[in-house]
Order: sequence, then structure tokens, then C-alpha cells
Amino acid sequence: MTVTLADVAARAQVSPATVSRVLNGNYPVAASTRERVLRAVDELDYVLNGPASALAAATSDLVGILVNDIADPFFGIMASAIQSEIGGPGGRAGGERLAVVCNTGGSPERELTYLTLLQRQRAAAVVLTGGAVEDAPHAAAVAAKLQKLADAGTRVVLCGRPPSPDTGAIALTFDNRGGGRELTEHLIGLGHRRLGYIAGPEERTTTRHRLEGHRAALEAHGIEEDARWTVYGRYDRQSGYEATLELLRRDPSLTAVVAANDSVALGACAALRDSGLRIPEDVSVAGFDDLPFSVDAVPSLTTVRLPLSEAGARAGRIAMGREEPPPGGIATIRGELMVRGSSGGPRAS
Amino acid sequence: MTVTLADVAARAQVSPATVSRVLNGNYPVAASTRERVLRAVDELDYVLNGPASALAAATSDLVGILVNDIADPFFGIMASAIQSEIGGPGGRAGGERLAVVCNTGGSPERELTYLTLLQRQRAAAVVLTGGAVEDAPHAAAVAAKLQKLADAGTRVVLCGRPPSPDTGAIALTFDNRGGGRELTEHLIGLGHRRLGYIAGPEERTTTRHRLEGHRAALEAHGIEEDARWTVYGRYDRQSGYEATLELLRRDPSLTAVVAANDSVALGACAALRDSGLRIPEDVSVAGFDDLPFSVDAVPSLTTVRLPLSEAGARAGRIAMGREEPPPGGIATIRGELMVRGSSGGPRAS
DNA sequence: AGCGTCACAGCAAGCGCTTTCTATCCGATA
DNA sequence: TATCGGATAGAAAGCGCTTGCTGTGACGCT
Repeated sequence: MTVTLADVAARAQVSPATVSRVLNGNYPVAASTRERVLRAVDELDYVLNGPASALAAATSDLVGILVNDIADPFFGIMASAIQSEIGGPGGRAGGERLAVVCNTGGSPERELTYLTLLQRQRAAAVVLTGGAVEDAPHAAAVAAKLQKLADAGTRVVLCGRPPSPDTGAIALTFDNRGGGRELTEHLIGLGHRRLGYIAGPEERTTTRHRLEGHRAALEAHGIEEDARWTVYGRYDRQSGYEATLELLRRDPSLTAVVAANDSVALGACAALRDSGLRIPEDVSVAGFDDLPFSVDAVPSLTTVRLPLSEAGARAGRIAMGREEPPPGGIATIRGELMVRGSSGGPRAS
Repeated sequence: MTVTLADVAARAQVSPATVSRVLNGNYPVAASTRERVLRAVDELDYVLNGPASALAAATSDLVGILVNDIADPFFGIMASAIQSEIGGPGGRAGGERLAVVCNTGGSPERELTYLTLLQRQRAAAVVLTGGAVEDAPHAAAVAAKLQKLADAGTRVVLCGRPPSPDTGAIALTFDNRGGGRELTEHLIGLGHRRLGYIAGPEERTTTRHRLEGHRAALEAHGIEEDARWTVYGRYDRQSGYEATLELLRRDPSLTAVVAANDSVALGACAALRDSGLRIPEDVSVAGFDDLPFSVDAVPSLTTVRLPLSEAGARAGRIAMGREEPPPGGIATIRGELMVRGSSGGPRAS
């Protein structure tokens, strides 16, 4: 039924071993033999059996990429960059590898299950993107899993995720705290003193770090934060919309709204507009990430640019062993403040 | 070193066969035995060897999803929906399956290579999303590959892609032509007679179909198209920006610009604004797809909504054999015209 | 001429699991 | 009580490939 190595060997009049070696190309094979084999492969339209070779060689060419939400460009961009370096077809490196993008939906259980699935497939490497969940038991479970993967020879890279100490995982972390702080300082510098903050899900590291940066900025400038000024939500537009209405309800005198990310900021803009407020004349808005659409918003969004693509590419290269991991296995990647149209001085109050 | 089935068997005092049966759960195993085995699995922290079981069982639990550009929400949304039905952790269906999202970057070669890689892994199913390339040799090569996959028992589903006759592939096709026509008719209905069109890459089916719809509308209303009114580009914002400037240069009297998709439309809006034109007072703009950000654009984008999520979910279910394929293996999915702020009557000329 | 050296090619032993077929134990049936 | 069939468990034969080790000529060297 299906063509096997043996069939090719028979046709090329060589042993299966030789065919295997031609296909894997890491053993001397005479040119004439090689050609004969390749011809047979071609004629029989032979396709290697992946599982069989993975079993025999005890390695696989799968690389897992875990993302929270594949529909979110934040992850899409990173995944794309990672994958471009993983190889896959078109990648520079030989040895075609299959990049597996796994959508965890932000769920800790799914994350764990995917990790197990990848472990089961004996993945060559795994890249985890995006913030982690702070829940201690889960964090421990994930750490244990990463440890195990690393022990089994799977290279583990965290991209845009806090380091996971003692697991052998390389971490490329975004400086969310620093970015958050810089962003809020920018607004404070413009004269804002009453700033609302729309945070992401409370249990995520990214949420906490950005918020901490925000608060550090407030504190540094002697601004006492009002508990009403922070609302938690999700990392999506709708959440931003609703949270903004809530903020406005709690304190209509706010002159700026800092959002957990750009999508949230967009929702915030919509809510403000629907409430009859102008941006930035009445209320300034700031996002985070600088996703492609942010520059197209009207007004364009003041935000913190994260080098998603660069970070992803680097993570991919490290995962493939094509780049030295950073010293200590940890690198912090800074964001860049992008001042645009959505932020301005506060209205006279 | 690594724990194998045999180790578990030894520990549970049963044969490897029994362990396998417990794990796969499709053979009667006494409750007490099962429990003993599961305990051993737990204690040893055993993880099944995927390749080995795939080899022995001659089936794998990998499902491939091919997308043109993972960083583009159009594909991200579909991929997400497909994956949610594929199972993966959290999916309803048992038998966890690993969804593999492959980024072709729109390149025919990569598409083919990924298909081979998937074939090599003996994927359980493959879903191809997005338009195809029209290039005949390549189309034939892909068709042959799909045929082979289908023959090997891999379920093949096309989602948002034209049917591939005689390959055994199920097709859920978007009615790009109809949508394009409806959209342009809307603009014509508003009084526009001079409409620019920013198409996607010339060799893609999606591009052609949408353009055909546009032209059909023009023709139906007796509007003769000026060759200067069509510009080809890519499916991204920048392309829309540049193409719009080009259109404006060619014919400043245009009163509407129809874009290949929403991203392009956003670029068009930016270009128009930068050219000092108001939307829709001076020039109306229309997009296609209705991606999430379209409603947030200012003005919000008139576009054709494609039920990406629903289509993806359905494709996923069909791929998993959990839903009947449509009669004839082909279903056409219609878009829905969403009239919003970016389209209005033409300026008095 | 004799022998060590290469450069290749083949043998065969698995890799870790699934699954068919067979053996066994029991309660049920006559 | 002898027989049977159902319910479980085990033995063993692969699944298709990789790879360490073992030939085997051909060549070059002394």
C-alpha cells in the first residue's frame, strides 16, 4: 500500500540502510549510489515515515510554540517570527522542522496539556510566549514540566515571559515594568494627575508588571492613587470599552486612561468617543505593544513599542541552537515609548 | 533513563499490552487492574511516546492547519476557531490532538513542503485556509498532494479556499465574488460612479474573485471601468496606503475606493487623510472581511463580514469527522454587507 | 608482492508501542 | 457435574526507520 524505505531500497538495488543514509545525508555514500537512490525515491514518490524515524532516531523535528491567543496579532507576530527562524520550509537552516503553534487560550490547564503533548512527541524545542499565570500551584506544575522537557533534551525558550528559575529555560523577557513606568511618566509630564488604568486579567504576570510600572511612576511623582482608578479586565477591545465606561462612572474627572495593551486602548477610545469625549483634548489614552493597527487609529495611539518580531526571531534562533543564549539564560528586552496623537495635555479642570 | 510502557507494566504487575489498553481505553480492562496501571503511570510520571504509538498504530494525532500569514488576524481567527474544534486540550472531543499551525507566508513552495511534512507525519487531517495561487503548475502539484493525502486517509478540508476538484477535499468556500459585488453595488447605490479598486496580489484566487464581483457590479450598472482605477498590491496596510496614493495620482476625481480587505482599507484611509481628504465626505472607503478592528476605525469601516470563526469551527469539525461534510463536498459561505461610517454619498463634483 | 587503509555498503538489533491471537479463569447453563 | 461462553490478560509479531558494527574491494605504501 504505502511505499516504505525497503521498497525504495529494492528498487535502487541497495540496502535500506543506504537509503536511510542518503536521505539523512550524514554518512558517506558514493555519488552514483546516491543518485540511484534519489531516483528511486522520486519514481516511487516515497515519503519518509515521520513517526518511524522519530522513534528510531529518538528525536523529532517538531518545535512547539505556545501562545495565549493565536487570533491576537501580539501573539501572531511573535509566532510568525519564531517560525520563520525555526526553519520550516523556506527557513535558512536545513533539516526542515515543523513548527507547531498551540493555542492555550490563556488557560493554565491547556498550557500544561500542550506541554505534555509536546513532550509526548519528543519535541526538539518549545517556545512559550506571553505572560504566565501567577497562580503558585500552576506555576510550579509548569516549571516542573519545563524542567522535565529540558532534561529530556528539549530546548525550552520563554519569549516575552518572565524567567522560570532552575528549569533550564532560556528567557527573553519584556521589560513591562519599565515600559509601563515610562508611559505613565510621559502622561504625568504632560500634566496629568488623574489617570485611570485598565489592567489585564489580574492573575497574569504581564498585567502585574505593567501596573507596577504605572504605579511606580505615580509614586515617583507624588501622585496618590485612588483605588477607583484601576479596573481589571481582559486583553481585548471589548474589555477596554467596558472598563472605560466604568472608570468614567467612578470618576468623571479623569484626564487620562492608560490601557493594558493596544486592543484595550482602542476599546477605551471607542468608549470615550461614545461618551462624547474628545481624544486627547478631553482625555488622553495610551496603549502598550504598538501593534500594527495602533498607528492607524484616529488619533494614532501613544504606546510602548515592543520588538515582537525581533524577540520572536531571536527566541526561534536560540531554540534552534543557532544563537548563543544570553548570559545567565536571561535577557530583558526593553520597549520604546511611542508618543503619538492620543496623548496631550490635560483639559483645564 | 526515560520511562517506557514496559516500566509501567512491570510496576503495575501487568503486561505491556494491558497498559497500552488502559491508556487507549478501547478494550475491556478490569477496574482494579486499570486503577493499578493508572497509579503506576502516575508514580512513574510516564508519558507516552508519541512517535512510537503513531508508528505502531499507523495513525497520528496531528492535525495540520495551513495559513498564509499567522500574524494576520484573518488567519489567526480562523486558525483559532479550527483549533478549538480540533480538540487539543479543552476541546470537547476526547483523544487530544495536536493542532499544527503552519505559516506558508503565501509561498506556494512552502505550502507544498508543509503538506509533505504533514504527510510525513501521517497527519490525521489537514485544513488549508485562505485563497490559493492560480499558477497552474503549482495548483496541480497541490492538488496531487491533496489527493495523496486523502488517499492515505488524511481528511482534507479547505476553509475559505476554492474547491479542488477530484482530490477528495471538502471545501468551505467564501463567496468572495458575491460579497465584492454587493459591496460595490452599495457604493453605486449611494451615487458613486468613479470607483478605485485596490486589489490583492494578482495571482490569488481571492483577489480575482473579489475583483470580479466588483466589476460585475460596475457592469450591471452600466459603469465603464477605467483601467487606471485598479491597482494590485498586497493584503496589508502599507500596500493600501501606497496604492491609494497611486490611485489619487492617476485620477483625483475618484469618489470611492474599494479595498481588497480591511487592512488595505485602513491603509487607504490613512493615505486619504494624509492627502487632506475626508472620509466619507470626499471619498468613501470600503473594506472586506470585517476584522475586529474595522469597527474601531474612524470612521468605522463599511465592509463585508465573513464568518471566519464559524467557518473555521465548521472546518475543524468536519476535519475531525464530527460533522457531515456538505453535500457534494462543497459549501459556499456568504458574506454580509456591513454598512458603516466610511461610505457615504459622493461629493458634488 | 604483501598488507594496512580507506571508502562504502550491508546486517541486524533495536526504538516503544499496538494489536491479533491465544490462554485462562469463572460463573452460568444444562 | 461437565461444558460453554464471556471477560480479561498475556505472548509475540510487527510498525518503518536508524545506526553500530562488520564486511569487502580498491588503493597506496613499503
